[in-house]
Amino acid sequence: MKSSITPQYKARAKIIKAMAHPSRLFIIEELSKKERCVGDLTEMIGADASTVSKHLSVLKNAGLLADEKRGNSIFYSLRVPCIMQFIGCLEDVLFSNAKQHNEILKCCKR
Amino acid sequence: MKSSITPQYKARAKIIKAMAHPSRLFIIEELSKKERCVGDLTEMIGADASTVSKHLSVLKNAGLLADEKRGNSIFYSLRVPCIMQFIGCLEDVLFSNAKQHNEILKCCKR
DNA sequence: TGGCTATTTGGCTATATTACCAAATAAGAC
DNA sequence: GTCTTATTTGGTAATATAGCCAAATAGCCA
Repeated sequence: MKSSITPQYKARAKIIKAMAHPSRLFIIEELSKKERCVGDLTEMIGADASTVSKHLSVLKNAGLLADEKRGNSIFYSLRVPCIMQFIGCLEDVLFSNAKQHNEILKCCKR
Repeated sequence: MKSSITPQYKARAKIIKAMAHPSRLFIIEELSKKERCVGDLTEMIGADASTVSKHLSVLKNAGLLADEKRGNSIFYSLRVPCIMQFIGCLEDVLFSNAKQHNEILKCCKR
């Protein structure tokens, strides 16, 4: 790849990589509904708080989340709502994959 | 995370993970313009052909690409055009990150 | 101040990913 | 058939990621 255009793709990949984990996708979806503090998410996810904290920092580092300290807690929120449209596209992919898989199965069962 | 809902997030993460690499993003974008064979992409990317082949198989495995053998070559194409909308959203994120960064800089220079 | 609660950081191990090379495979061309 | 081209597979080393525990930090509350 021409090195002159690499940085752009690296920057995009960094954001996508930040999303590329089941727990982080869960967090994104949850935060698209309403803001949450680390404790909330930790309980929902059921992992160690330090693990969830690290997931949050990955997302924040990619520019996807905003955080705000209030009282004793830090509330995270989704900074980029357009991300959620993409989840819809993922579901299309999954559906289309399943359909294709079915067709193959049908064909093999003949 | 409730184990009952985990599979859905894992399935989504698999697709996103497949996209989460600079060369693979480049491939996706290139294939959104027109189908290409491995050799074309290898030349454009400038990596070993085996490396590019593996990238293609990751994307294909996730259900993002279709392939068709014609003559001596295998032509890959993008199976899921809605992916490209997402790239636009990524650019929004990057822009918004840059803006935020500028604001911080401005604030620090005061 | 001292004790809580919420969150982050550091250390560590296990696992996954990347990219290269060399070798295998597949299918045309002759 | 043999040669050639296109692509994939296997092996390997370097690097990155994930998750837990223990410890550090930050700020509220008596």
